[in-house]
Amino acid sequence: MDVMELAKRRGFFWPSFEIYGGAGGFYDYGPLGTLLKWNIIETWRKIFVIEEGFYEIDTPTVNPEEIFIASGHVDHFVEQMVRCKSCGEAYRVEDMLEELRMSVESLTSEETEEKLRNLKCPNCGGDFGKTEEFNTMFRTSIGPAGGKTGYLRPETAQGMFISFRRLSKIARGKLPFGIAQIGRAYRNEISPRQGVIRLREFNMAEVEIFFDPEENSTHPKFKEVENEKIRILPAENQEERKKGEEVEVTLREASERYFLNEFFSYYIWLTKRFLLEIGIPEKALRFRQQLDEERAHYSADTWDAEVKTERFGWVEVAGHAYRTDYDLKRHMEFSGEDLSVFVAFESPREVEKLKVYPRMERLRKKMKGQALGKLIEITKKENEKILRELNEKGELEFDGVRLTREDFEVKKEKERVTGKKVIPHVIEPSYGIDRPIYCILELNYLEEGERIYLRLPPKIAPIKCGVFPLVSKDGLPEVAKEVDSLLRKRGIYTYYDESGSIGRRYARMDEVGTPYCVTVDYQTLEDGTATLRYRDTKEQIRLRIEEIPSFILREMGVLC
RNA sequence: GCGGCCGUAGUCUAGUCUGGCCUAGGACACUGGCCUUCCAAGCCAGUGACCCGGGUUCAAAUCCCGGCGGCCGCACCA
Repeated sequence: MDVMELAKRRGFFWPSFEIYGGAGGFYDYGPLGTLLKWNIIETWRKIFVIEEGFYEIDTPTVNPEEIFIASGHVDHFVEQMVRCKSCGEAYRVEDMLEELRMSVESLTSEETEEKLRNLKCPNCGGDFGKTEEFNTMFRTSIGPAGGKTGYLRPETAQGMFISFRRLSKIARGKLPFGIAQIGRAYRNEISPRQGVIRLREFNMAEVEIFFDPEENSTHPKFKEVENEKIRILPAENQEERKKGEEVEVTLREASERYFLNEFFSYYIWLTKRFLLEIGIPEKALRFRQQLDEERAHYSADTWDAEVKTERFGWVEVAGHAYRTDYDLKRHMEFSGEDLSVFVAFESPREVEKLKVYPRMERLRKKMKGQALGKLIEITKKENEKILRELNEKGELEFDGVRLTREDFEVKKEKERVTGKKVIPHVIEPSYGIDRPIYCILELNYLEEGERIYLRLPPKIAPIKCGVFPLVSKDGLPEVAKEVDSLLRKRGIYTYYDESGSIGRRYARMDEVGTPYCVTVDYQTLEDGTATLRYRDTKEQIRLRIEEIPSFILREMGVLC
């Protein structure tokens, strides 16, 4: 028996499109898997949206092409492809060049084509044409034939950057603030394998925290957690990927020695909390710093949360990227919109500043009216730039006229500055949903002789409570059904079962991680009590029926 | 994408090499009934499979070709 088999058989998840032969990289969630997924998402929302107060949004999965040109995905998500001129067969350039022991990255496109001219099509011996770029994002078109090119998003993050201006207004211009998004993303993987670990369509939950790198390096809640410990594997300890010596440090130490700042540490801590709450055992968790060559194009530093699994080894379940101001800057550049935030100082500051003014009496002789008008305008707008140029070169050219320092007057002025414009930097904690689901199942899967059970935290278990009549006669089923509906009315997901022996019914519930079972027996008919059995210990206690719903909610930690 | 191995009910598997005795066998699970006073008990009955397509043959789960999918290694994994 293994957990994948259990997942399929009991309806957690299975490969999609089975009756048509399937397609790699797609999985269905079954009834139990769907419940489990929502419970995980709810746990996540409780931490990030409710406790931390990050604003949750929901943006489209299909995006126009410009967005991914600006974000860098169109350039960085490509593979080169080449077609044979006579038979039309397509090949990956990388595979072709491998025979020459060359890598594409080290060559320009002209050089690549030059090399390919010496090779022949393995299929028909024909010549190769020009290289084409093959992007592994899912491409689609928006609107009817000839419409706009679009892509399915490879991360939910872009939606949060695109709407930054609006979101910043809603956050009333304050920094730092965080945006959260839960949703699907798509990557047309070359060869997805490893079941639910590597999907072409997957679920993720991401947060973008926007902050002012000059002001917000400390986090108000950091003090509460600074002595908590985490296990980390910094880049300096990795002679190669996935291997190396882990160190146990406090968040304070990590913050001083390894991480960008307290801010970053705090979010690493939240990740640990989240993963422990959904049932990842602490001993199977570590934070690993990505090596330079692994990092995404937008990241200056990335630490992954990794979970050690039996089947797949260390699995990355969350990443924490320091995206700097890369995304906002790029979107500013490509959209022409100002995505900076005005940060007011606590009190206005007096600043002495050098300002440059055109000397009108001299300039009137040098240039015509219209050009002079333009110069005045530009001097107002780009005062600093002109001053710098004059200082560095001693002159500047404007509208074909050479202007020297003598044409300008430089004055020292006091200026009242009330704040500054900041392009926020971004820390991105990004979580997979599908991968943790697998990890939770595998790491909580226990076999004790004949008995198989999933030791899921009650809060995330799909079914909370089994409800059984001890035997299916003498009016017991009727009472048990009443108990069942009592629980459901309180929002507790139950499973009513009266078939087979009582032991078999407990076993069925154990197998899918149901933490509690309530059994109605003959004593129930006399005094209105029923037994409540715990999954992990198999112990039973007796409770009055009407107390059961609140009791279970308290046990789950939902009620206090 | 490359190379190796593989694909039989819900699950695990027998059968494949050596084509016919396969109307495809078993175990567990599941459904219905009987029984059953707390941990997969028992009895009876039942549902349910040769990945898809083509070929060879009198005859294909079995041999051949193609596709799809899976596992392992390489590559890829923003």
